[in-house]
Amino acid sequence: MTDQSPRPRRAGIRVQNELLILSAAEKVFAEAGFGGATMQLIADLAGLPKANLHYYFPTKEALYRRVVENIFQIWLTAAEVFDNAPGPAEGIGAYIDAKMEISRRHPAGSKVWASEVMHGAPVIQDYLETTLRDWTMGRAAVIQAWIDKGLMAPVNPDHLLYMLWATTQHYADFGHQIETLNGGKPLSASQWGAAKESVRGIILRGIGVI
Amino acid sequence: MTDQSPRPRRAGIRVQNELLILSAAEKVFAEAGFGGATMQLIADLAGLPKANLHYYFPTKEALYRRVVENIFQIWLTAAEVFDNAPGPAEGIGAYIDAKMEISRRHPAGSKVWASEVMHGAPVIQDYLETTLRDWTMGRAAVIQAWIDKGLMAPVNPDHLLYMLWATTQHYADFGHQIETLNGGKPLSASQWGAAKESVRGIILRGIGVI
DNA sequence: TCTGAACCTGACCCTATGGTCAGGATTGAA
DNA sequence: TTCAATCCTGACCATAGGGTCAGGTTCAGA
Repeated sequence: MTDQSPRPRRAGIRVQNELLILSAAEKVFAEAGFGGATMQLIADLAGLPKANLHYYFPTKEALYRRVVENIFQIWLTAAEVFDNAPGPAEGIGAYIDAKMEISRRHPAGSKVWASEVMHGAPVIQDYLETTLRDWTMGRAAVIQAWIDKGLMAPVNPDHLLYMLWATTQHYADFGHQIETLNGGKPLSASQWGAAKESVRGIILRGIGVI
Repeated sequence: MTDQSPRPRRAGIRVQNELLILSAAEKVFAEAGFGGATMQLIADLAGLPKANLHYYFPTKEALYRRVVENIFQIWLTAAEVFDNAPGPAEGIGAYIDAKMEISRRHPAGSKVWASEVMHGAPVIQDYLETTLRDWTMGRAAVIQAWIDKGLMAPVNPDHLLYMLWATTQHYADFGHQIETLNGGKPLSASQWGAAKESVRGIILRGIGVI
């Protein structure tokens, strides 16, 4: 990425406002989808005039792209716990914990990602084909190695990864449904604990490591 | 529901066109989301003039609501396999199979549902609070009974249900991502078999019934 | 053959919304 | 103080898209 951004004059204003806008945009995109989101809504939430958004982000699509890219980075970072794990119990267990924590702390981001993928990944298709593909193949190989060493049951590594994503992200993407079924109240701290415990328990038992 | 619809003159035209429109609408809503979908797009896909859609469905929201209601019905029907099962292996196994089959045959419907819930269920909140809530509590009780009889491991019934939904619906909602990771090709028949097998295997082993 | 309820649709209306722009305000550096 | 790069924004534009409607067509039944 070549540095075409203007040299900052006033200390950090650009960075600060971009973060403010990105944060507001993430919420609005999550709640309304790309099509349902409006620049006005994002501007109001950020407490800035609409024209100011267009000063920092030329188009709605450019803003959206930045939001999605940010989310992707967060996930890649969280996925690092997978590496250097001595075995599946630690590696997969830690990955579940990390992804559940993201669902809890960053639900809007998860929803934006889900929405993007559901609609055919119009803006991050290239990431799916490169970064995500490489990551997935790498971890599938790690899982296969664990299986070959007899450390876990011989399950299909790809489908196991899909299950990990599905179960953990569900708590963000379908958080509203879960909340409604929970009597209209968000999951409490202990309920989040139970959720994490349930997912970890069923999957780790399901792959024969506990 | 009172019968305020006009008495049919030409045989079945109303029913036929409503189905045509609903089918097209489901696809477009799934691909673009509610906000991104346009009546013109739906009309084109259905091969009808836009004004004709408004003859059958007064507003975009009314059309959308019918689409979502249809999907909900399909799911409730599929969920019946849960009942009358002698134990968790049969009941949950059959439920997984049924939901995987829906994800395979009816991916657009699943995406519309996911999108609806992700955005806070603006049109089917009442169903979540009544029908879905009742259904969930009923099945959770069934699961708890199985646990009490020692037929399966003592897992949290609610979170088990969430896992069932998450893992099966993932193959519809994130079908595009899975397809991309699969080299850009849709899952083959045997890959769908492996998916079903993986989900069923890990979960049933995870709850201690195999 | 006639009638009217049902069905159909091109043309139109109007609001919402993404995006532009001219001109103003601010501030670090010289 | 000056100045220029940067930041800011009210007012505006153009188009898209949901929805309307007047007038037309079709057909079951009398």
